[in-house]
Amino acid sequence: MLDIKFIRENRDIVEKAIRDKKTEPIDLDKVIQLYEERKALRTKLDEVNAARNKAAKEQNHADGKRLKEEAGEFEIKLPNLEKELVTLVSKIPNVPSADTPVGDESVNKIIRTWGEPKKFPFEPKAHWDLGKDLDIIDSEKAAEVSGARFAYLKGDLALMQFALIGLAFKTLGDVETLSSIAADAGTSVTITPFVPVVPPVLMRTAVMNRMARLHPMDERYVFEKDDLVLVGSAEHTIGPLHMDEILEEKRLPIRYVGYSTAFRREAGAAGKDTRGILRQHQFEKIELETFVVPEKSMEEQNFIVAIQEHLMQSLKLPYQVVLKSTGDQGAPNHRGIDIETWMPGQNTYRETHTSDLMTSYQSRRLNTRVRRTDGKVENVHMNDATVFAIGRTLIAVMENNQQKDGSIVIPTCLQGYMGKDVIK
RNA sequence: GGAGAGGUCGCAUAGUGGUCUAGUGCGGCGGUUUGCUAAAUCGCUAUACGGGUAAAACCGUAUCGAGGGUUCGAAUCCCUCCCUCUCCGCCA
Repeated sequence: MLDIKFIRENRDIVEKAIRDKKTEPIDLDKVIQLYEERKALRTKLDEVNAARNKAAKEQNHADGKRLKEEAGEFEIKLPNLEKELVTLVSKIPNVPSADTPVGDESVNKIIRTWGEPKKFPFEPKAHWDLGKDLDIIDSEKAAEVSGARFAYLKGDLALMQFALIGLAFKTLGDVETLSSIAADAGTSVTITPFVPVVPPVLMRTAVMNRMARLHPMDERYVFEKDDLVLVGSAEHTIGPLHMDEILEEKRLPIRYVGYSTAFRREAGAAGKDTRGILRQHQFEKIELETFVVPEKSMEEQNFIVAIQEHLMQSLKLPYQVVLKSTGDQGAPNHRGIDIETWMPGQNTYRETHTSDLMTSYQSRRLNTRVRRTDGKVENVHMNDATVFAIGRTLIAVMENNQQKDGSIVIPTCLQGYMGKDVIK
């Protein structure tokens, strides 16, 4: 959530953010009014408590008893007020960066493209046909066993999943590679290897809420009996890895690369992408999450996008980098960048990566802070991004590398992991 | 799932109703001493909100896992929940 003081001092900016992001309208007067009420109540309670502490010290039973009752009233009102305020403020989206285009998806800005959509001397097939013909994707049996939007990955496609995981973890753990990526991208970030993480996929509902990722609830698989939610991304459990902590500045940047299954109900996507494995209830994803000082966070995001591009270039997949518009980026975003990869079977670019700069929007409620070298304490900035959405990357490899006979050439950088160079 | 022991300042630990303004050690920061390092020694050492200030200092309140209760007064007593550890059971 945003800082309430920031909201008070920058009403017009916040109002514009709400408008531009087209989120639920919020009555900012009410927010400020609640804030003032809380402040006044708090001040009164402090005064009563001061008197009460004095009475206790003097063992003045009569005054103590009276003041205790007085304090009791405030102690009921205050938490309610606090709760109401946080609920309201949590609905206010992050403020978009200056370079974020204002509008819906249609004004998303293509920053650059890499590679050329390949011309095939034959009609390229969609991955669902390739997958079925090669017996490496089985959606039919999955539908019987689990339902729509599930699939079995089999044989060499299952192997390729682990090859992608291997490539990602190797690259993000290699300081030399990271240094050259950062230098090529013109960033001067401090290079540290990403710490590999296999996070939990079930988490407490309350923590998901603090990550600003619980809503819309319809998108989440919820286990009410246990008060747990299934993650929709490794981000959800890696992001809170430092909640309620104050990190020393010299520990930053902290960088993680995590692998997990992601679960999504796809409640609002009925009828969309129903064929193949583009949009599944369950998919594997490698995600990265970094914690940096505020003034470095945008450069960090540029570094992250450079890493994403490096990996896609290793796979020789044509892609475009897109700066997401206010309407297309999520509420917690300050700046959102997507990579869309060319999918010949669908004759279009499809989203395979996203990179979200959250500034302090998540860290404020997670209570993840940094103690600067001068002793000041402030919320860290967080970046979160896809390394590989494995299903979608597999689609891109399958469709881009297909040959006339229906076989698929394995990208050079994955051959070592798979022990072969073609799927047939 | 059963039985037991616990959760205190960055870490370790003391603290069984007012003397806790939470002690001590380690770590960290600063000073003195010092050719350098080490050692010694002195001081400081959290967060939030409010007041105060040019900025500090400083003052008030809250925080001893979380929330409630008893009491004039709770780290300490009671209740609920969460978590950790040990043993048993079950289990990949």
